[in-house]
Amino acid sequence: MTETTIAILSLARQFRYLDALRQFKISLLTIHFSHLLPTLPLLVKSSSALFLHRTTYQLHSLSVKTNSISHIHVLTSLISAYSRLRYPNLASRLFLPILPVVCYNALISGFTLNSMSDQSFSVFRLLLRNSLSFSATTLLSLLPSLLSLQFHARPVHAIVLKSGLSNDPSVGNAFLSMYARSGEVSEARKLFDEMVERNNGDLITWNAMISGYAQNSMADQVIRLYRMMIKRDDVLPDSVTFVGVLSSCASLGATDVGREVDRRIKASENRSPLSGNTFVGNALINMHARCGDLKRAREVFDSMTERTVVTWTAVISGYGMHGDGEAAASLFQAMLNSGIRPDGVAMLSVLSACSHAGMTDVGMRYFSGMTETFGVSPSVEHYACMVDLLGRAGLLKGALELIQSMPMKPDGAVWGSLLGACKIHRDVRMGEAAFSHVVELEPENVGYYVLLSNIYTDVGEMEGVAKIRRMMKEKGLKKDAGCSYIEHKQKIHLFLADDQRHPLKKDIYQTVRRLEAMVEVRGGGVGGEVRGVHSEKLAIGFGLLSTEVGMRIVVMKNLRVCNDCHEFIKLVSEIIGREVVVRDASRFHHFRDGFCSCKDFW
DNA sequence: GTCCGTCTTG
Repeated sequence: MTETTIAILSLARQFRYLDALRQFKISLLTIHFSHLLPTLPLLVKSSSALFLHRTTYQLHSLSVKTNSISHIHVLTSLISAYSRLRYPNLASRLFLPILPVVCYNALISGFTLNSMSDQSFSVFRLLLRNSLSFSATTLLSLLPSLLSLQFHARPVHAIVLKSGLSNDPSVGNAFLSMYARSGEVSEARKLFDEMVERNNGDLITWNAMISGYAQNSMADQVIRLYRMMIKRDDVLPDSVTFVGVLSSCASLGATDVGREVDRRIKASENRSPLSGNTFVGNALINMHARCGDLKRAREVFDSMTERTVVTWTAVISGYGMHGDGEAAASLFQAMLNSGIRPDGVAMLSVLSACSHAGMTDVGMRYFSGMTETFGVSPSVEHYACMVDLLGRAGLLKGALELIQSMPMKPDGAVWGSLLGACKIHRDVRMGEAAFSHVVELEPENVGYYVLLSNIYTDVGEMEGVAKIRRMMKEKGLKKDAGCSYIEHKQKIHLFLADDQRHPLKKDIYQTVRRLEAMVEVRGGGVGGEVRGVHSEKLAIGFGLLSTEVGMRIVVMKNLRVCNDCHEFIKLVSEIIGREVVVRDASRFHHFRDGFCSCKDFW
């Protein structure tokens, strides 16, 4: 091998693909091609990694002309290259069944990469039929396809166990995530425990399990596993871990854990540049915003050096859910100015911000310009959001007309938005119409029954309430239990309505009663004995007992706050002179000095 | 030569 050959190979191995290609081109002028032949596979890899179509073709035809294509390594690299360039059919034309397993692997991976799961599986069957034995690489390339073909992980896993390949951690990890992705979380956990036990697991094993839980909405398990992880000294969390943990903190509203992660990320600055990681930054923004700390979310946003559309979306929806539509809209504008095009999710975040802030005209303008100005065609979700926006503003007829004009079939969320608007504006007849659609599309969704029932209650049509109750009974549906919780010293204190289980129960009820008495003096309603004590009141009572004077109290709630409690908390915020923040199912309410940031509009 | 196992936004 010449010095030049070695130089080219080493450049490519250091991922300096462009340098490798340039070096090759220059060398061709002085050195005979035959000396450079050993560099062909890595050159092909370099050109395809850089998505240089023409260069890849040229290398291909050079291989043909010089008869190098008969070299298996060259052929393998070309199969892989065409797959990467999204020409799986060209790749498969180069393939022959007599080739060695690596070529099968390249093709299997090529089809997987191009979402051609059937073809990927066929090549694997061909491999078995030709009595070739597969490798770990084969499995890693094949499993994603099997998953999308809805194969069960277990039988495949059983076969692989016999092959001995499952001792390879990456194969174990692949199966672990296959179990998790197909919803078999406990199987995934079993495999995880075995791997950790056999000392066969690594950082990726932990990450796969953490994100497996996250994908299955098991946020509490994510936090538990993370706590286990940081106690160990054989594994250190990285950016992927933090992203998974942070998204769970966000959905739970686990502020303390989230802040601990934030500190850890900041502290890690010297070891590895975690704070410069865009994924981590995005996750942090989302976590802080959804835990109620918009200020810190903004600080993270401001500190970021690279901002993707996801970054902007996270901060825009942050302001949106806290009711600051102006800020959301101006950030959206800033995003456009910075040259980033919105995608469907970004549009949704700004539309929803407008909706929550009552910025009807602005929202309508964004919506009508979606296709032309922003290049995003409205999906059913955007329509649902617009129905919400029009409906909240009291334009119920306009909302209905929008639904009737939709180019696609309205789904449950669309009719549900209309139903929600009918609740705000107490429109029984249109509410019934919306309900009749939604009950057909999502007969199991309890929330909609409750909404209509509440409309009946609000206007005093008690026979309607009874009718809904009968319907629910017939279908065996039960109201979701409302619960509220508050985090204190890394522990979640959760309350149901009339909850009697908390150790501080006596003090909590006493506090709530005292607040109710003070509210009544000011002419406020307290819901009272008939309805019992809603969970948010208990959480606020606990918050008052457990936090320092003057600190704000942050409560998370699974359902929407009811009217009575909303009025109650407004007055409480005035009485105690503290800010009370409630995150309910749809947004944040900041109660201060007798007012709520939602302007009674939620 | 083949490789992919983990990652954020509504």
